[in-house]
This record gives sequence, structure tokens and C-alpha cells, in this order.
Amino acid sequence: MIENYEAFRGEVRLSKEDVIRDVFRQNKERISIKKEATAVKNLTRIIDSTLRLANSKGFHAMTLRDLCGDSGMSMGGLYAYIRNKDDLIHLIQSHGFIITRRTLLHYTDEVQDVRGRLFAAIKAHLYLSELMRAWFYFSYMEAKSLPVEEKRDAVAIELEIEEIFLRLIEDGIEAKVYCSRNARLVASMIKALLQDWYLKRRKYRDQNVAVDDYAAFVRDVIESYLLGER
Amino acid sequence: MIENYEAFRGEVRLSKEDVIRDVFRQNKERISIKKEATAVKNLTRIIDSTLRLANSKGFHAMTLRDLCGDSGMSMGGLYAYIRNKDDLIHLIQSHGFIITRRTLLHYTDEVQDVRGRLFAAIKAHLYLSELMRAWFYFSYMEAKSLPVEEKRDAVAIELEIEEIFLRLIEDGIEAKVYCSRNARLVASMIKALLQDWYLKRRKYRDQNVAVDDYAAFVRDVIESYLLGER
DNA sequence: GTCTATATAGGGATAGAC
DNA sequence: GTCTATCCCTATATAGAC
Repeated sequence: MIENYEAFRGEVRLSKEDVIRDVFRQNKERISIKKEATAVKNLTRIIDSTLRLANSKGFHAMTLRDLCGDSGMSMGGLYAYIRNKDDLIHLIQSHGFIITRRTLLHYTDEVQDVRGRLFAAIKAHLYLSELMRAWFYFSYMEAKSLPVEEKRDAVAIELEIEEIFLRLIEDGIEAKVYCSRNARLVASMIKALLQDWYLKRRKYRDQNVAVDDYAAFVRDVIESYLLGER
Repeated sequence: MIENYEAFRGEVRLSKEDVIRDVFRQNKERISIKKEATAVKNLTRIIDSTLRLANSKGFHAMTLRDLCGDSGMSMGGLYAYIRNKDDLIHLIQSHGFIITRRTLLHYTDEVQDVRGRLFAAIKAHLYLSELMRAWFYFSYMEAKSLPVEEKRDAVAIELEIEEIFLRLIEDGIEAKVYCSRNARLVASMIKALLQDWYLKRRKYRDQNVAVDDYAAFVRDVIESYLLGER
């Protein structure tokens, strides 16, 4: 069970390099570099720069020359890691999928009462998107132009997330902890609120709203609707 | 005062051609066509096609040849209405701004009690985004790559909208109709929920949620939070 | 006012030196 | 394993016929 964002951050941060290592291993056939250490170092630069540039001007508007400028690599160097521009998307997406699956599943299973579980799920998602903001933003904004395979995975993970919330709410209604409501609408509302957190990150920062404040706010809104008149 | 979506739709629909005519008049210096009738006809085709294509693959990924194919115009014909690709954005944006300003202001001023006003504002925004879905979607998704002038306007109108809700909520709190809450957070939540309606239009259609259902749902959620324990 | 044909550049991709 | 130089196509933009 995670208590707050700082604790979460400490636990997960460690694994970022591990994830890139996984990305490298999963994509060995497309990558002509053999030494793992250099590959991981460069993949990190490539992924970070791609996210930064794509999020500021859009993936399509970002040229590979932009990317080389930002990451400090040469065109030839870059092409040792990808076969074409779309492979960049694949790198980005697989790296995000790996982290997301790993952590979301890990943190929402740790049980308690129904209300506590819902709050835990809200926090897990907010914390994750806080840590991986650039990836979530990219994934959302570029979703429509993703290659088929990546698009399928992106839709699937979106659905998975919404189902997690849906089930928690249905459980609560069945257990009479929550009153009878349209669970599906509530689940999609939660998702919309969680998305707003990473899509409008700057706005919340300007208002000095910390992630734990926002988590509590979302919980309060949801609960005041689900607990109903009492 | 508008009662439901059908009534709203009937009132506003009429003015679409008027708006394109305004767009033409405002952009006369960039457009080499003189006859208003043909200009309005072609501008309509251009705007509709651009919205459709940009929303399905992204503005940058849409080529002007795509646009000509979809709208049935030739490259030469198209360039009678624009000087360069960015001018397309200007056409789209000015057309949306004109409609949005006209209708939002018109429908939220018509008063009543505080709670009724908030509901009216929610409905006005939902109805408008329902009618102008393609434009709202475009405006949101392409916001980051808009030309400076258009970006400034887009940010301004976003802010205007959020301020409308903020003020309504603050009024309600001051009048002790609502209990004491963080009004700014509530306003930004309302906006997030309204945005979800046009960003995830398909999802709601698949769930058979009509716009008036959604309006009522948003109102209920907001009110159960703002009216508090009683 | 609308079309076809064409000029030009920008960006994805590759060859080959080191 | 990394770089520079270059290829070549695609997409924006324009000229000029009808």
C-alpha cells in the first residue's frame, strides 16, 4: 500500500533503467547495436528527446533532424536503433506499456475495504501519470495516428483501466456501500478527471495543486456522488 | 432559455451559412475569389474537409492533396482561398470562434437562480460542442501547433469559459447555496467533463448516452459535491 | 474562377568512410 | 559503433492555360 506520492516515486524510480533494458531486449532484431550498456544509454536519449519534441510540436511535425539535434546523435547513429520513423513510436509505446502494466497491477491489488480500494486505484493512476507524464501525454495525443499494432495495444490498456474502476464501483454498489448509480458513467468520469491531470499539467501546477491534493479532491467528488444523500 | 438539445439545434443551425459568410468577409484580403456565393460554397467544402481529415489523421499528416481529393477541389482552386497551409488553420479557427462566442454568451446570460444558471451554462457548452464537435476536437488536439495568433485566441477562449463556471460557483458559495469548496478546482473539473464529451464522443454513443442525459449527470455530480452533507 | 503541369525544398532513408 | 555526405521522394507552392 502506498501512502503518498513521494513513497511511490522512491519505489518506482529505480526501475526506469531496467525498463529501457527490457525495451532493448524486446527489440534486438531491429537494433544493430550489440553492446547493452551503450544501447541502453542511447535508447534513453532517443526516447526522452522524442517525447519532448513530439509533445511540444507533434510527432509528425518533429523531423528526425530535430531529434538528432536534441538528442545529440547523428542520423546514422539514430538509424542503428530504428528502421524507420514509425519504429520510434514502437520504442516509446513499448517502454510505456511495460511500466504501466507493471505498476498499475501491482498497486491496485493490495486490498482493503471497497472505498479504500477505489482511492488506491485513483492514487496509483495519478502517481503513475505524474511520473510518466510525457508518455501518457504522447500516448493520448498521438493515439489517432499510431500504427495498427500500437493502436490496438493502446485501446486495450485504456479499456483495462476503465474496467478496473468500473468493477470497483459495481462491487461497491452491490455491497450497498454506494447507492445505485450508472457505474459505467462514473467510471468514465473518473478516467476523464485522471486524464485532465496529465493533459493540463501546467494549469494545476500554476494553481499550486499537488498530486495528493488532486487525488483527495477526485475521491471526495466521486464519493459525494456515490454515497448519496445521508 | 433552452430546454433541450433539439430546441437548441433548431435555433442555431440556421446560422451556419451566415458564419461562413463572415469568415469570407473577414478574410477577403487573403482570398482571390470575389463572388460571395461561390466563395461561401467552396469555403464550406474546404473547412468541412479539413476538419474531417485533420481529425482522423492529424493536421500535419494531412496533405493538401488529401484535402483536394476529399473536397473535390484542385490544388490551384484551393490556393485561391489560402496563401499557405497555415491559412487553413486560420479559416477553421475564425469560423469556430465566431460561432462559439455568439452562442455561449447568448445562452448563459439568460438568468434565474444560481443552480439554474450553472445548469444552463453546462447545457449551453455541451450543446454547442455537440453541434460543432469537429471544430472543438480540432481546436483541442491541434492547440499545441497552432500559429501564435490563433494560439493566443484559443487560450483566451478556454480561459473565458473556465471563468464563466468559476464565477457561477463563487456566486453560489457566497450566496450560501453551495457549501465552501475550492471553486477553481470545481470549475476545472466541469471543464474536464465537458471536454470528455467531445473528445470521447464515440464512447458515449456506444453506451447510448444522449447529450441531455450527460448534462443531467454532470449537474448531479457537481451538485452532490457542492450541496454537500444535508 | 478553375484546372493541369511544374518548380523547389524539406525530410526520410542509406552508403560508405573512419 | 558513429559520423558525414548524398539519394530520392513527397508535399508545398506557383505559373500559366483554358
